[in-house]
Amino acid sequence: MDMTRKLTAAAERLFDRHGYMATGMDRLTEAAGMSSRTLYKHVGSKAQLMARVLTERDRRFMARIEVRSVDALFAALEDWVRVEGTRGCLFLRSSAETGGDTPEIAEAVAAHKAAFHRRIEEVVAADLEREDPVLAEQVLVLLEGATHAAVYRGADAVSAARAAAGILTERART
Amino acid sequence: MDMTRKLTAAAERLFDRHGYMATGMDRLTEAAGMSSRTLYKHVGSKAQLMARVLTERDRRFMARIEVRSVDALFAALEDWVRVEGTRGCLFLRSSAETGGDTPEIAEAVAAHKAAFHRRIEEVVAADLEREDPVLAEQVLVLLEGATHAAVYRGADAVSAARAAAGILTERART
DNA sequence: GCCAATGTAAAACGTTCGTTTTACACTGCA
DNA sequence: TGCAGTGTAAAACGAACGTTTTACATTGGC
Repeated sequence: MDMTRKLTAAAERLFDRHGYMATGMDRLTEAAGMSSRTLYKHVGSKAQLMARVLTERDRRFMARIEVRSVDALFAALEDWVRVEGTRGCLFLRSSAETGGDTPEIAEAVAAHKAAFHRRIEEVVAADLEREDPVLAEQVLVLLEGATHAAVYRGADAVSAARAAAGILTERART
Repeated sequence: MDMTRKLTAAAERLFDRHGYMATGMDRLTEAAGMSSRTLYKHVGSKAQLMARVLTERDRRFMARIEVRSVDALFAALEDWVRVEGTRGCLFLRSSAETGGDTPEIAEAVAAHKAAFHRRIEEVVAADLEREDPVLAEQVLVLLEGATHAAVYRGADAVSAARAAAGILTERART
């Protein structure tokens, strides 16, 4: 049994549900079913554990948005919130919780957001068959907005964003 | 000199910059220039202090979006991020940090987001001279998205959202 | 059969947490 | 003159923090 994977999965769940700072190491060891000695041998520190969680989450999220149309981006987000729930963006949340002062976390967040932006530009380019950084920025804002509005508005926020993106994309096509 | 106001202002700055959990009471008392005894006499607890911070921030933010057009909403947000910086939504952040388990905070956040949604519906209705809950939801998503995308994309995110809202509003007008 | 690796359980590290308490100084109004 | 109100400074509270250490059990390959 891969201890690191079990630990990372348990940590992601706890960090996401209760926050990074509010989650103590004892809760993590208990949830992962391992001693604190083993935990520290595997991940080194709490911050490095969070960095692993974020890297793994980035991998999973980016795999879901390997698509070729703007509309499919929002369909993927609908799936994502259905599976993962609506607690906002864990990357921005952990960055804000630490004030950007924890290097491992800040770097994982920056890497994810850069890749996220790049991917959106690629999808927009594939959809329009030309680059359109302005539309890409708008799609990024709509995805980010759907993610955070869904916290209190529910899945309706994602559908609203999807419809808005459809209109903006259609308008950009001609 | 009003101690409560000074305390609330100092607390807002620290909570916003470093996070709620990461900010200790000693930092708060030092920044507010008062003893911990006085602090507790005034606000009761750390959670109640955060609730005061959020209520005061809601008052200030809602005053800024007392406008009559959708475009003015985004102009107001541009001003807001210029003055307050781009660290995301303090309401959603504090709610996420506490996992929604701190009643005073959860209530302040819920009240703010309900009022925010209501205000957007009013502004959309005033702009179109008719109610349009679908456009209102899209505007809400764009505002939320601009706020959070601005954390890593800067003020460009707000301009992109503003332009998108302009297109959607114009389309809804006819 | 043994050594190295990998695991657990649990105590201890010193620090910091939010909060309360003790002891005292200043103010303004009766 | 005195007292109630409001403030400070600083110690103390027990609990929890992230991390390390001590002591021991289990494995698999040479």
